[in-house]
Amino acid sequence: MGRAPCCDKNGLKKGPWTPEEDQKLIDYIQTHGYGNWRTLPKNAGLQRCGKSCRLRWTNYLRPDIKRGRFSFEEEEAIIQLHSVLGNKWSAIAARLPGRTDNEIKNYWNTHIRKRLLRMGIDPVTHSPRLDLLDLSSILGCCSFYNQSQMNMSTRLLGGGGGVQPLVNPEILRLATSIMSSPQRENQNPDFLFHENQYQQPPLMQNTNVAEPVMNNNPNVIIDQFPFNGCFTDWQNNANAVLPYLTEDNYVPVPSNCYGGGNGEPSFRTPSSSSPTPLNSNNSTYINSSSTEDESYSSDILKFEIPDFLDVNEFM
DNA sequence: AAAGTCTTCAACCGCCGGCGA
DNA sequence: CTCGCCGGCGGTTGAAGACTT
Repeated sequence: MGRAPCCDKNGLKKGPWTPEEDQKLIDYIQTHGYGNWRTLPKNAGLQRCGKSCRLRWTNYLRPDIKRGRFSFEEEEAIIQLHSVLGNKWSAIAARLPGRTDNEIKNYWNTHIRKRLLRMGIDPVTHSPRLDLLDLSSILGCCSFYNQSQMNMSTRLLGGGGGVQPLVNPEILRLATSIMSSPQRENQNPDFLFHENQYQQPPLMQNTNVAEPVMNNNPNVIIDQFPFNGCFTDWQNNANAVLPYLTEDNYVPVPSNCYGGGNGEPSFRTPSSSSPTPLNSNNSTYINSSSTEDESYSSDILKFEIPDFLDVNEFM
């Protein structure tokens, strides 16, 4: 038996809502609540189907909706949650207070997805599209890692001995969160947040030495991408603290991801180090899109590659 | 200035699962 | 157990504005 339509479409209005319709819906819900969406439009004097009313309310009129641009933290959360949850927009939205699934879905499709594609990352699998771009080649990970006795992570992150970071930690964080996605099917995404609701993970205090992210996983997998293991670690570990931006935009990195030289954690902070300026003269500056909103320029796609890592052939 | 193209996002569509009769 | 209703979800559409030629 065929399903009955959600409502009798005859005589019901479709398309954009007028301010008058919005006000009717708001007034009705504020007075009566929204018990039955099917009967609500009739009771509220609206020539709309219940579905349309529910959508309008949940996606636009709800008082707790946060309008405006997505913050960097929100974008970060979306990317990480998407790597775990896939296109479960409602589940992602549940962890981003004030944002609707529709809004997140739109933002993903119009902004994040395109950025990932431009970066040579498959937005579905969150894996590098090696047919287009070999990220490990750009980073010089494998060969360089093998040739030197030095921990590549240390060098890239500038984690020890006053070595300058070679790559902005932002891009490393994005890449590693993406690279760590294959386990996502078997993971409970709730490890990311407390009490099944999005909470911004605690910011690291602006101290010289921060608590390292817990590492109880003895089976750290390190494959082609040398940071893969340490970041899958925090994803696999229910006790792990989600790496997050510090106030100075540097990411606390687990100590096992780089050697401090003496095995001690040595998180970077502005007070303890001098990160290379983004506009350093002797580096190649990449900004993937000049058409993105300039007022909100995510550092995710802004990073510098030192000259000795010649990437011009990829540009 | 006009036409064509691209981008954005609100809204719609159809399907699915839960629930009660 | 089956059926129908309802709310919710993810994919898609298309109007409007922005941008390019």
